[in-house]
Amino acid sequence: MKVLLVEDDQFHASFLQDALAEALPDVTEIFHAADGAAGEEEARQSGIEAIVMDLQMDRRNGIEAARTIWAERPQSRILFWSNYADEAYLRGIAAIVPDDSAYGYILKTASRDRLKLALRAVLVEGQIMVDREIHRLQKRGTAPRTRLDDSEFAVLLDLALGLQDRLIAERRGMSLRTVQNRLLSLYEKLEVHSDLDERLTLNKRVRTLNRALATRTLNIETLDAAQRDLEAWLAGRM
Amino acid sequence: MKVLLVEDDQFHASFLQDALAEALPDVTEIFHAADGAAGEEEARQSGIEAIVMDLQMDRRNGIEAARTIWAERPQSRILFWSNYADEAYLRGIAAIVPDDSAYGYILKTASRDRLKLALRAVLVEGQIMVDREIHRLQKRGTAPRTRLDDSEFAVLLDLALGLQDRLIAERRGMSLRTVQNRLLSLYEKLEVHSDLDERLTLNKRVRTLNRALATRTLNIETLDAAQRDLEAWLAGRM
DNA sequence: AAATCCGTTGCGGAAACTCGCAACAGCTCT
DNA sequence: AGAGCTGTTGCGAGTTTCCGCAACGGATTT
Repeated sequence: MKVLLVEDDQFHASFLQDALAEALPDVTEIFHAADGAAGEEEARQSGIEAIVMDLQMDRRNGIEAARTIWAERPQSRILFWSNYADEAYLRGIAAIVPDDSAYGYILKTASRDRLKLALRAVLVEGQIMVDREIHRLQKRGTAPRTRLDDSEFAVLLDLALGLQDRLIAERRGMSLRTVQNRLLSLYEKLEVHSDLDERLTLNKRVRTLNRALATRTLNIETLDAAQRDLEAWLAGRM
Repeated sequence: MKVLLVEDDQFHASFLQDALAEALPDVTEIFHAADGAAGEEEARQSGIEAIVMDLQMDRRNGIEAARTIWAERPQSRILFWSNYADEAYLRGIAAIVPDDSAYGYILKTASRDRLKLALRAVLVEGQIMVDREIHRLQKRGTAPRTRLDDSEFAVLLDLALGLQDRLIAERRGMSLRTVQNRLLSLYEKLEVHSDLDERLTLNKRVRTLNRALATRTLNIETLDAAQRDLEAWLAGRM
């Protein structure tokens, strides 16, 4: 069995390599890549189907790499291994995981035993395994009141990029007023006016981005990726 | 000699401990804290004057911890050890370092040898040592055209928190129009209109925050800290 | 001392944003 | 079928933001 590790932090990579050798004795070869682009290349080259993937990497992040890997070989098993329990990552993964492929999401703060368990479950057994810590995010207190639906999230991304209402409407195929309604519910759900002093009037748009970052609904890599999507859309528009 | 390590990532901490023992044989005791608050406490308790400090930590980040430590014992020697070369961190450190105390800033991607060198230089010799990689930031291409001055940076922080022009003016003691002038130069320096399609009209405020994050002029921890400052100011205002 | 430069400030208009009100369409429940 | 709910859309008013124009004051140069 061949396994690919995609991880840019040297310490984490060697720890991982260690745990992997310990947990999966039948691993014959361990490949290593230090960023998403190299990871894609390696997976393609060596025909690898079991991958441990860091999410936060410079040149190309784990989600983008996973997307192309899954596009080429949907049966690949990928265990995501990340520092943060960011909702942004979860949404990104949920959007790209093929129907019947195995994947997992585990935090770097998890114990060595938990990591080894996840390695076996996902890479060998082909199960789906999500760290409880992370799963908690998905339904924030069962209250759908604060949970963003997909169209709200899409508008949030566009807002975060700095698009104006009119352009968001065009891009997402909504009317101007509908976009504004989405914004209103974003303001509500992200508690844009109530989190600081009640009497303060803020710039709601900026505050929304600020709150989305603070609550880990968005993170900088997501913004980066969203910007690339936007550029592609812009290129196709004219 | 006693040294305190403040570092929340277990792998990094043990690597650091290793390198430290190797580089500084006359270290008698190594203390360890997993976040800024614990670090402050430990430094106070044990009367420590040589510290290696991670910047990005959950409960209380390295800069805040360093501020209180330096406030209590200005001669403390602190080597900051961070994943990222973010301008935000540099500004934070520059703002709090006492006149004649030793400090350093080195990246986690630096080689073991470089780390050991920095440990000796800062903690033992009391030198000031900044990773070249980081120093490059400080004067982005010698062109002060893109460099933000302090008052621009202050306005950027307020903008990022979502404050309106009027309130920024009040907080920073400027007229409304002056605040707007600062904003204009921020838009200019962060290339708010030219980085995407030239013809696109964007929401400049949001785009400014987006660009500041993308260029690592700001990061999420900085926003967090700025928010706490703001709350303190608000409390004192009424 | 005069000329020049640069940052600050006020004024005013165009554009964008927030949001209440109301009409409307599709749906679910009885 | 009718009542009620929910999401979409248009209109319009009040704010906020962006920014050109111009006046002013202090500092520097000639």
